[in-house]
Amino acid sequence: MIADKIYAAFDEVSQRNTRPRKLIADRLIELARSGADFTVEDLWQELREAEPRIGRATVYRSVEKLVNMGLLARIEFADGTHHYRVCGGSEHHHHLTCTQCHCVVDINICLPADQFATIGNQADFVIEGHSLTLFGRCKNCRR
Amino acid sequence: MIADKIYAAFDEVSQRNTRPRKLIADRLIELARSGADFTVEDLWQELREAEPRIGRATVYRSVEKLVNMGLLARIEFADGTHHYRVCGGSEHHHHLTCTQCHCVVDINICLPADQFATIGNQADFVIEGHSLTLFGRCKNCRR
DNA sequence: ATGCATGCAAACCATTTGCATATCC
DNA sequence: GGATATGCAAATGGTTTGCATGCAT
Repeated sequence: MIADKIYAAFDEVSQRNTRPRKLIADRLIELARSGADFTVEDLWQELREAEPRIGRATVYRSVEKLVNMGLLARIEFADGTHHYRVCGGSEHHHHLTCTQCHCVVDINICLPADQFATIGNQADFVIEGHSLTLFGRCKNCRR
Repeated sequence: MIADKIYAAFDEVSQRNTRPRKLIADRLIELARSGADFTVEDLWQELREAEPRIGRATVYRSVEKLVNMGLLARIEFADGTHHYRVCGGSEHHHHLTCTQCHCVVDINICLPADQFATIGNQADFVIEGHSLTLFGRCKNCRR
């Protein structure tokens, strides 16, 4: 369950179970359910409704941790901006984004693992990860 | 020849053949030869040696145009930063970047075109482009 | 002469940082 | 009590914008 993963992630990176972190975790669980993507600013604004004293920096610090742990995906748009989305619960996948409305669709294509290995050998790199994003125009934006 | 493509690109987006653009084009041709990647700030600093009055905004405006025309590739690093590289002369390819020293290697793997088409149909998107970057550690950084 | 492109500097915006304080264990 | 996480506000860094001027056509 994604909720457990989020709680576990916070447990793993820190020693304190603070109120801001609970709020953040709970909000992310909702966002995971809806599948919505968001900016840090979005998230901060929403959290302020529950706790007006929560700091922007706190939200940034938490998002950074969760991205590093693979629970949140940073989704790059064609125009250079980006959003986040809770993706830690699902198996490996990538994203298709609309260049106009910025909506996001999960897609499950990827290169076969042995191709990554081959490239790594050729270039003498140890491959640690990759990023694949498709850009296009969604149905609505094209009508 | 890449030089012609760069000149042609400027001709296409603008009506004036100005000194700053000549300087930018010439510097990019050198960078294309060496295969070096760069930031806008790098490029600006280099251009200032030849013409101290050249403005930062001018460089940004030109880089943006050339990226849109596909002559410059924006290369994303794992840490969220990015560089540019002259890539318009070569055939379709992607990049492998070192998470430590930020060096870049051109790679020629990609998904087959029909997979993009299939995804487009499934999601009801018109696919316009894609971005694929591999992250890893190069030989030097791993020694 | 016309108006596009430039240079300059200020504005912007997302993100990061320093530090005193609150808070969790 | 002691240290970690927070909130706040200021600093940052890359990028964009407004506008008067310069320069190519």
